[in-house]
Formats: sequence, C-alpha cells, structure tokens
Amino acid sequence: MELSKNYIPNEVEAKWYQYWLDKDYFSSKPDDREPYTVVIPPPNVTGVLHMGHCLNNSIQDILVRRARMHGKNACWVPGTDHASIATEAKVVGMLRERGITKSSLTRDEFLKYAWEWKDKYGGIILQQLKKLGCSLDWNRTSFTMDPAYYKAVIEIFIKLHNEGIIYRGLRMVNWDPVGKTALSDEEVIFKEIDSKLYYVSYPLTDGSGSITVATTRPETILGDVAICVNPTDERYKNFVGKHVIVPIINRKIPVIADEYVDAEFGTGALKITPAHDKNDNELGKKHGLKALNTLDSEGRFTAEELAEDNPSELVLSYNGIDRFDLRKKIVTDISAINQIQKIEDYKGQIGTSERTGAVIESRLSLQWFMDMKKFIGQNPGTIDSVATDQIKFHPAKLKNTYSYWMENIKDWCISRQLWWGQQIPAYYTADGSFAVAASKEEALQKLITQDATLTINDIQQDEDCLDTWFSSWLWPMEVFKGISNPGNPDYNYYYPTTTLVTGQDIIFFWVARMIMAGYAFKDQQPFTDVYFTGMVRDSQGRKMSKQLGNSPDLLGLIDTYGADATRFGIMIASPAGNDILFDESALEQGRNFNNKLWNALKLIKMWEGRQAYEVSRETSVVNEGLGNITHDSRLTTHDFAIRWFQHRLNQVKADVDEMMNQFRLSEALKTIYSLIWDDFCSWYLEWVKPGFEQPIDKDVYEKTVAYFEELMELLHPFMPFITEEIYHLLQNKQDDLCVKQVALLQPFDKSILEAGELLKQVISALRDARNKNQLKPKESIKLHIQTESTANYKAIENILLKQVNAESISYTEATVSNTIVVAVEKDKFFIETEQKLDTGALKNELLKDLDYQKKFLESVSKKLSNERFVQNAKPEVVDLERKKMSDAEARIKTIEESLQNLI
RNA sequence: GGGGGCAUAGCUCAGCUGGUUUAGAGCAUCUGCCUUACAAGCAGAGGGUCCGCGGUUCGAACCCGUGUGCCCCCA
Repeated sequence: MELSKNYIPNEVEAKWYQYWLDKDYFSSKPDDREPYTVVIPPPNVTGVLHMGHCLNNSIQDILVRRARMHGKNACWVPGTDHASIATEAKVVGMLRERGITKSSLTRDEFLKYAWEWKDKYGGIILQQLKKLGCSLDWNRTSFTMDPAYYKAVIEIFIKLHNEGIIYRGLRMVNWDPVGKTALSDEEVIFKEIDSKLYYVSYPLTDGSGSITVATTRPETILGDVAICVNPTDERYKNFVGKHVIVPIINRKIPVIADEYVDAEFGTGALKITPAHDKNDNELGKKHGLKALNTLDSEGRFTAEELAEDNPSELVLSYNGIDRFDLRKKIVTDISAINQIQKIEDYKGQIGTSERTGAVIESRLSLQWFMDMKKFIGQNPGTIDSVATDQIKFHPAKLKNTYSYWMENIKDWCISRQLWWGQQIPAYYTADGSFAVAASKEEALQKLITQDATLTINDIQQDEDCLDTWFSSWLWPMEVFKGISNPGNPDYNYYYPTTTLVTGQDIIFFWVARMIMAGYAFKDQQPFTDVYFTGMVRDSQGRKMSKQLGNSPDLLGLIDTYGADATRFGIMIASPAGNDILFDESALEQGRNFNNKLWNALKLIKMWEGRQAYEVSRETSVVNEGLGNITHDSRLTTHDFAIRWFQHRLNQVKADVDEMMNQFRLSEALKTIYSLIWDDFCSWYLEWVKPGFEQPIDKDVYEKTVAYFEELMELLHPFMPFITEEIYHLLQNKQDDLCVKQVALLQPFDKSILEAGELLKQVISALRDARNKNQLKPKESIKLHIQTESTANYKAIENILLKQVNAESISYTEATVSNTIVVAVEKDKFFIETEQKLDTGALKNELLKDLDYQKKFLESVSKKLSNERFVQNAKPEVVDLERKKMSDAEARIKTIEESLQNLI
C-alpha cells in the first residue's frame, strides 16, 4: 500500500469517529468493573464551540480514554444547559429581527419560539465535540429542561421551601435593567470605570448655610431621604439633627450621624438613597428611613413614589428618561441653580451583568432566596470535604478561594424575571397568599384550607423562573436520574462521579453548588477530583473576545491542522491551573508531530517486506558494564538498541502514570512527545535502521512494530485519531486501540538506561567535533578509541559507525597524533580524517573545557575542604561530592593529555 | 478595603524533600546539511544578575523577612 507523503487528517478522523460510534465503544452500562464517571460541564444549548470548550473537553477526553484503556468502565455524559438568561436574550434578539417584541407575546407563545430555537441550534455544539474526538456516551445526552430534569428541579425547590431554606422576601437585589431581571451576586461582574464625582450642595432649612455631598450618582438625588456624616467628624458636629433641602425636588431631609460613613471620602457627607444602594438601604433600615424608588425596571425615571413631594413640572418632565441621560440632565439643572460646586474625575467600580453587560442597579424587589448560612450549616460536608481533600482541587490553591467564599456566603437570589427556565412552583391567590406545590391542583388543595371558596381559576402560578444554576447544581445527580428516580441502578453505579473538569470562573456558580447539592441530597461528595482549567487567552495574554476578534475559529483550525494537532497544540501549552496563551504555532507543532509519526510508519512499512534472519542468533551472552550484551554479530548492536528502548519505554510509562495521577497532563504529553520524537525516531530507529535496500532482521522488525504500537497506546488518549490509524496500518489488527487494555507497568534497569545515555553523549560529542571542524556530513572518518572498557564499545560499534559516519573503529592505548581529540567521561576518541585540521580552533575548544572543569573542581574541593559541610551534610551527599571531584580530576587529566597531543 | 497567587533563557513554562556538576525543556534564534521515512526534516550551537535587598543554613532558584512589579478572587 502506498502511503501519502504527509499525513492527511480529515478523512482519517471522520472515518474513525464513525467507526467507534458503530462499535458502540463510548456507551457504558453498569458492570463489575470500577466506574470512571465524568459529566460534561453542560455548554449553553445555543452555544458554539470555542477555545475554552476545546481545552476543557480535550482534558476530559484524555482522562476518559485513559481510564477506558486502564480497565475502568468509563462513562462520560454529554448534554447542554438551557442557560436561562443567555438563551432568552438570544431568542428575544431573534424575535426582534423578525419584528416581534417579547411583550406582545404570551408566555406560551414565547416558549414555543424558544423551543423552536433550541431544536434548531441546540445540537450544534454536541456535533462539534464529535469533531474534536470526544468519546462521550451519546445515549445519555441530557438537557437541563428535559421533562424529568424539570420535575427534579421543582421537587428540590419544594423540598427546600418546606425545610425553610427557600423563602420569599422583599430585599435589595442586583437588577439588570436590560434583561429586566434580578441576578445573583455571582452574576455581577465588577469593573473599574472612569466616572465623575459631583459635589452638590444641600442648603440648610434654617438658612445657616449648606452641606456639600460628593456623589457619583446625581440621578438618584430625587430619592434622597437623609444626609449622613460620621459622628466623630468635627466639621459636621453642629449639622447633625438639622435639616437640608434636596435640590430640584425641594424635599426636607434630616442630617444624621453614623459610623459607617468614611470621613475621608469626598466631603465626608453622604447622601442616603435607600432605594438605589445596598449600603444606603442598610443605613435606611437602621435609622427608620423610607425608601423612595425613582427608577423603573428598565432604569428609567419614574415619579410614581414621589407624590408626597408634590412634584413640580420639571420633576414630572423627567419621567421615562433613561438613568444615564437623566444624570446629565439633573447635573445641568442643579448647575442652573448654582448648587453644583465642582466635578472631579474619579475611578470607580461598577457592577455589570455577566450576561447582558448592563450596569446593575440595586433595587428593592420581591424575590425568592435561599438561606445559605442555614443550608450549609445543615450540610457541613460542603466545607469539610474540600478542606480535608476528600474532594481534591487541582490546583490546590483554589481550596482557599472556595472556603473563603463558603464562610462568607450570602443568600442566593434564585428567581429570575424570565420565561425560559423552570417556572417557580408557587401559586398565588388574588389576595397575595400563596402555596408552593408541584401542581396547580396540589396548590389549590393547600390554599383551600384557608379559603374554602377558592377554585382552580382563582389561583395563578408565579410568572418567574429559576436561576439556571438552580438546575445545573443537580447535574451530576440528575443525568443519572438521581433526583427524579433515586436508587436506580445507573445512579447507584456511576454516582458519585470521579473527576470534574471545569473552568475556574465557575467555581462558585457551579462547583460549589454541586458540592452543596451532593451533601444535601445524597450526603456524599459529587466527585473526587476537580481539575480547574485556566482561561484561554491569545498569544499576547489578552482575553479572547468578539470585539478584539482574537478568538480563532475552532472548526477552521480543526480543518487546517486536524483534531489531533489541535488537541496537541492546546494541551502542550496548558500547564495545570494556569491560563493558557493560545498560539497557532503550537498547532503547527502538533501537525508536525502527526507528520513525524506518519513518516516513522512509512519507514517501518518499507521494512515490512524485507525481513530476514541474517545472522544466527546463537551468540554468547556476557555480562558487561552495559548490561547483558550479546557479542560478535551484526545483531549485537540491535540487541543493545532493543534492550535499551524497552527499558526506556518502561521508564517513561511509569513517569507518565505518575504525572497523570497528579493531573500534570501537559507534562505527560511533553514526555510522550519527546519519547517518540527523540528516543524512538532520532535514536532507536536510526540505530536499528538497515543500510539502503538492506533487509532487516525479523526479530528486530517485530520488536520495532511492537514498540510503535505501545507508543501509540500511550499517546492515544491525547491524539486518538492518528494513533488508531497507525495501530491498524502497522499490521492487521482485530482489536482497536480505543478500547485496548494496557498491560501492567514493567520494571526498568537503570544501568541499561545509563549506557544508552552514554552512547548518545558519545555520538553527540563526536558529531559536534565533526561540525566544529567543518567536516562535511558525507566525509567518512576513522575512529580510534582509547578506553579501559573496550568491550562496552565493541557491543555498540555498529551504532557508532553509522551515527558518526566512520568507516572503521579501532582501539588504541596511546594517543593518535594528527587527529581531532574528543573526550567523553574518561574515554578519549581520535578522529582521523583526510581533511587538514585547524588545530587552533581545536585547542581553543579544549582550553575552554579545561577552564570550566578546573573551576568546577575548585568549587567542589572548596566544599569538601569545609569541615562543617563534611560533618553536617548527609553522607550520601558528601560521597557524591567526592565522586564529582574524582571525575573532574580524571577529566582534567584527559583534556591535558589531549592538549599535549595537539602541539 | 480584604484575601490569594506569580516573578527562572527572546516567549511559554519545569525545577516535587534545600545538596545530581557552574539551573533544565519546548518554541523562537543562529550555523551546517535537499544524508532514499520525514525540509512540516536532520545534525549541532548560542542564549540566565533564578525580580532587588537583607536573613537562616556547612549549603538557597527553593525556607524567612522586606521592597518592587504583575495577575486573580472577594467586597
């Protein structure tokens, strides 16, 4: 079969993914193996694949594929999140394009559009995950609004309400005037902005002067109910208890004192607007002040609550003006009456909506909350499990972040003024009393006990729906129907899950709440390990964003480089827990790696038809410094190569195991990469490679194929497609790499590995000497070796000959004149060549080396002559230093002899 | 304002229990090679004030203190 010049991934990848699906390799059923369960962090149902998903899901696939090959029953559950606010925003946008406003639709009509949207776009991201090679169990695909899941969410709401954890209350909430909904604290992103500090004077009612207040929000002035100063502030001592007039509205308000006020900020006097600021609201409550709301749900002015002030024409003319326009207008109007003293530039922080980006308003609103202190108090495992590493965080530093948040947790606002989501199961009567129940009928049963005349038509369900995260926190349980059908065999087998892989940015939104749910509803941790990925940034460290246009088109990248190369590129650049700087050159490296593998395959396939037993294998085995080496045949060199690579492979497998257990995926991949590229291709294959059109020994061939297979096995979780392809092209296989079970780790012999390293070192040194003396690669040399252990070199003569392009090797006891001298450890190598030598350059090299060695010797002997070192240091450390010293001395001697030889 | 983290080659990062030479890797750079698997390649090389200062120790990239700069989280 003819293999293409370079590896072409596209067809290969599509072919194998379909093949794996046809063989049903990714589907999992409970059996007597140990489960390895991973639930995907469900992407937004309308989302498309981006770099973050790519990183995240590559990691999950690596872990899952590896577990599958290591005897575990691997189950990776796919699915999507209904993403209440994000999806609703998209649907509203789509309707707007069609000229339909949300307000013109009934709830049912709107939901019909939303489901249409979901059905049309909902599967896209899952299809994209297939392109990436993700080995998800598609039979288990879940959605947070599936009927059973929906029911489970409602059930949990009712349960927590019955337990008094969920309550309804009028509270200050974070209000998104664009999404027109309340948000949780976690959905508010604080941003630093350039704003202005306005100094506004409020005249005293007794005419004795005025008090100046610094504010960043003059548009809320009409809701002011007091001025507050610090009681220790001498400047304002005489003002406390007096009254001032609010500009424009002319309301009379008191000057009060409270320690909360920071005398250093602004003028030291604070205006209190309880309806529009959380802290003001607290102060308002404390001092018995009224809250006057002056903004509507869309952030526009409303005078509705200002009737008592007999608002003027001017005030009424503000009605309907947006808060930011109002700010300018009010500043102009206060300026006109000379009550703006100055305006300063100010760097301030504002909260914005995570989803719509709108500036958040603090707003008094009747919402549903979860009493988190009480909830966590009942489920201490939530905090303890992470502190005691029963749930292990990778990187562990996030444990602190987690526990700090847990210990300072605030109540969770779970209601949203949206339609796309689980509708809150509370039912109201006309007089405002309500019951929480699974259905309208049940609610009626409850309400009827208070008012026997009620009928089903008299009650109405809460219009609002629940925070998306109030459904996603059940994800690891409910994908196995753990809430809707507890005790079912799947749930018993797969839950708790094994590893969760997710972004650091949703540690509070999601991870923390899943842990709570785990302890609250099953009294168990939901997973044992959490691997937190960083954020994917561009090569300059900037966040990827649509505005910057720096987020690459992932599917385009997969088309260009292949999924394997894309996975490689993103994994090689992502040390655990750090942000990853994405650079397309990493994908190029991945593609080149594909090509390297492909060419190694081509080389080995060339040998396939040229196998022969060339020399009898009946040879003596002698135990020498290089391990057990067979002597005196062409094959002896191959025996060394084969033995060395076997041990090297065993060693790397053990290393990789260790790294994978510690979730050091990037390092594991680097290690495998280097094993394949350097040890296998650059060294091993060159060592066993027969001459041009020469046959290869059958045993060597078979060993080489077996090694290549093992390498593919090791690499498969990282680069599933090309490894499966090569596995099948190497020789006809009945089984598939995807589900191959790996063998147990084998021990390795250090002395053989050291011998291999020495050989590499000698070859490199000789090549370096050739290079420095400008010997053409084609120019053959004669090599003379001066050594005490001739046998060691006899065993690898053929490798040496080939690798340094020597035509002969001989052994000598004396120095050989007129040659290039190379010293490695205690051995000397003389390169005899036709070419005229530049002894000056040679001499310089040797002198440089000599200088280095002498300085080194000096530092070691200094250390050893320090009595305190010899007394205090561990004996093995001292011994090591002694060995260093004697090695350095020997080497200096060698170099000095070589120098003499030159002259 | 509170908390956490980071600073090592041009870039991205290893360096785990303080001692494996005078600190490593990948990428990038430079030199030489179209050597019959691979130029998407091969063979080599150069490149470091381990952020500054002070301390502990026989010994510090590593531990402690301090300064500087950057990042993240929370309010």
